[in-house]
Amino acid sequence: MERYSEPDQCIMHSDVPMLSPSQCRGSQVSPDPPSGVETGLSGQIEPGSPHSVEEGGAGGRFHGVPQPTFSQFTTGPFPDFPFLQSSPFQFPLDPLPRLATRYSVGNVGTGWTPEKAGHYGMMSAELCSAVASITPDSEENSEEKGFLRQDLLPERSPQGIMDMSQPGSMAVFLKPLDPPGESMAVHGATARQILSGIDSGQQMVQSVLPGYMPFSSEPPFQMDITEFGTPFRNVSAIQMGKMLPSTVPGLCTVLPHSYLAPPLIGPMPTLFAPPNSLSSGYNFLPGPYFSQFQQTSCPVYPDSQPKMPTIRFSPAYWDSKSRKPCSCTKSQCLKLYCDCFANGDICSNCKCINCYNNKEHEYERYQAIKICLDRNPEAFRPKIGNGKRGEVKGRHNKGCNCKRSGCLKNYCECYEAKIMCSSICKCVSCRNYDESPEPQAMMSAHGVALLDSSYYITAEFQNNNCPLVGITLSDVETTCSRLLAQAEEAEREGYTETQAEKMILQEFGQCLTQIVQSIFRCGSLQA
DNA sequence: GAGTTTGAAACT
DNA sequence: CAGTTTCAAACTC
Ligand SMILES: [Zn+2]
Ligand SMILES: [Zn+2]
Ligand SMILES: [Zn+2]
Ligand SMILES: [Zn+2]
Ligand SMILES: [Zn+2]
Ligand SMILES: [Zn+2]
Repeated sequence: MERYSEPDQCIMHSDVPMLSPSQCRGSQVSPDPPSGVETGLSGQIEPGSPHSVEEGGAGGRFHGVPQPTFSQFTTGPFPDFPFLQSSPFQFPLDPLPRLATRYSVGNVGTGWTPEKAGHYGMMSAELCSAVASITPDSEENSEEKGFLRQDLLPERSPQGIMDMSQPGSMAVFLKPLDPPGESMAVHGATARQILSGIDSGQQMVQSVLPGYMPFSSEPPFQMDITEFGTPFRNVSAIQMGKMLPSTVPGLCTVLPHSYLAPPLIGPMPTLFAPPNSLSSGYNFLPGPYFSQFQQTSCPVYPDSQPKMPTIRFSPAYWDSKSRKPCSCTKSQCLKLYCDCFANGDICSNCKCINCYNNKEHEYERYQAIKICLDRNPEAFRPKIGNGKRGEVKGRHNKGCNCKRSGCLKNYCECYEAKIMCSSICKCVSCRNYDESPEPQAMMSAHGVALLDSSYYITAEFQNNNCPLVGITLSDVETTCSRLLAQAEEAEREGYTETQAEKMILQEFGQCLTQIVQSIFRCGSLQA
């Protein structure tokens, strides 16, 4: 915080270092990376990069992320972008932030406060496209969703901080802030985009417009996000993205976003604008951002090219302590192994080595994001379902695959997110289930009673004619593999045959229950 | 803090 | 896809 005490120091112009032309030329990820740059990221980029912005001095000025640039349009240095048809900006407030909870527990004392998190996100046309493809929620009214259109905002903040030569060309999307309580509740959650969908209580979310509210004496506007689904956990973040006109015709630049900064307090980042040259073509918003955009539309920019705006964020936006630092040593913080990257954050105050997840490596970062998205379009979406787009609210979207932790340690993403394992988890010997005292509750995570206790059938099963249709080949395969895993574990541990049988039968019971529950779930959905 | 364990992510 | 390796965090001591 200290370092951001001076607002004036946070002014950021478009003086971001630009990448060399060679760096800007290739857009395709794999082929032809800029010299010296490893696009595939499979190797290591040479070390020695500044660890980042975060450390003090002027460098510390921005926590902001670097960002992306947007290109709207078909040309530009990054031809590989399949740009969407442009449309008016409609960036929604992300109702469901993707949370990254992984860190909370041990960090409570470290000053990391999820609720402070904030981030600015931007998205490129490509990202828009991807988002569009994965966000059915888009039909919702943008206003209801809290979409913000910069062009609907005053041309500049009361303080004149925003100097957008073309007001209409700028869009901002914000991320709601978690209520402090909620954020703090993250204890134990882990970080990687695990989004807890547990608490669905009403929450007020505060959103702040970049360069606007922060400076203003007005309080952030609040929006009830209950309808958005689950609040995320650790994120209180504000996500803002700005589209800035780029110097390249037809291209837009997105200003960085930065996450994890508490609104109104703390240091503030100086956002760095993407290098003009680069900015023009790509937008590498970190994944998470992705999840933010629930709309299919992408911003449209005027053909003109306004000068790079000078944007100043209030120090209040940033909090150097708001995020748990990573300690990556080999990934350059450009793979999903890095929680910062996975959460769409720029490393700041991290302990990583040879970090490329910073503004100095926009190009590499952008490439890395693209690679991740190519591999998995959902890579930056919350891992915990929010009840939309077919996801089950409060359930890990992919389920965990724990083998030895019993899903009772933070190694387990379900446990970390403070949710019970579900039928889609492929864990073995799972103990992450409701152990409430009532007999009925003495079920495994998958709804089956433990072997060493009486079998209790849940009410839902007792009262219904459990349909047996709906068992898929996948169910059978999963069951078989789980039983085999149990047998192997028993063998590995030197258990007696009786013990092994017990383990296997117990696992089988869980499998069956999961299947049945899954069927019920589907049934209820249909109903 | 060093060393081990763990399971997701990445790779083949 | 499945099997293996890599990775960084969680955990243990
Ligand atoms: Zn990292
Ligand atoms: Zn980091
Ligand atoms: Zn880093
Ligand atoms: Zn688990
Ligand atoms: Zn699980
Ligand atoms: Zn489990």
